[in-house]
Amino acid sequence: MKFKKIPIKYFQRSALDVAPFLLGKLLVRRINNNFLVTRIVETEAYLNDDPASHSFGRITERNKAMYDAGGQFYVYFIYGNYFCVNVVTNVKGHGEAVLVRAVEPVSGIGEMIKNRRNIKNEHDLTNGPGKLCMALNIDKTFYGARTDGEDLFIAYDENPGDFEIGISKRIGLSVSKEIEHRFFIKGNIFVTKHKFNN
DNA sequence: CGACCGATTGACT
DNA sequence: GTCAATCGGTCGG
Repeated sequence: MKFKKIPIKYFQRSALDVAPFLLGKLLVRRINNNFLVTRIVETEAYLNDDPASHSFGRITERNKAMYDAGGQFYVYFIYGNYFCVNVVTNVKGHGEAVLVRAVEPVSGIGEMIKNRRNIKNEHDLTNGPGKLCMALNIDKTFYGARTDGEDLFIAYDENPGDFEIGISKRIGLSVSKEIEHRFFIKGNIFVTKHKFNN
């Protein structure tokens, strides 16, 4: 399989630009030379002056990847069960990232299903940040890995097609609830089901 | 070292 | 719609 990986420089700008840019791009996982291909349909931007961001405050062992140069993955563990994957943005020292909240399976769906449990319907497979990491078997081994790497990378979709981008408040926060830094593909069934879907 | 809490999910009313 | 599981990260003593 041939992929056109996105050069790292495209991630070395504001998370607010990268978040909508990532919509419609491919998030690809290679396992044993088998490619699990997905299309990104929902993202959220986190800046370092945002109390909801893991980079808020100071540099710690967990958030240090966010302060490193853009174009690498920031993976974190949450609620004792789940991993979530982000793309670090901007140049070194900013503390920004874009959370990948939902993807649409393109190929390798059978393998993704094997990695998940209790799937209720088709879109349940990857319509959430924890779910997509399970389906693609993404864990902390990708912490700090480049976005143009071999086993997990981001690529252009050769035939992206037309879609409209929606913007809304972010999901699951107890602070900074009013900031509209969530971006999604309108009408896509893999976008997380919530109050803010248009 | 102990205590608190979370960028979620799945089970349940 | 509500709610608890579950444990690593973080911070205070």
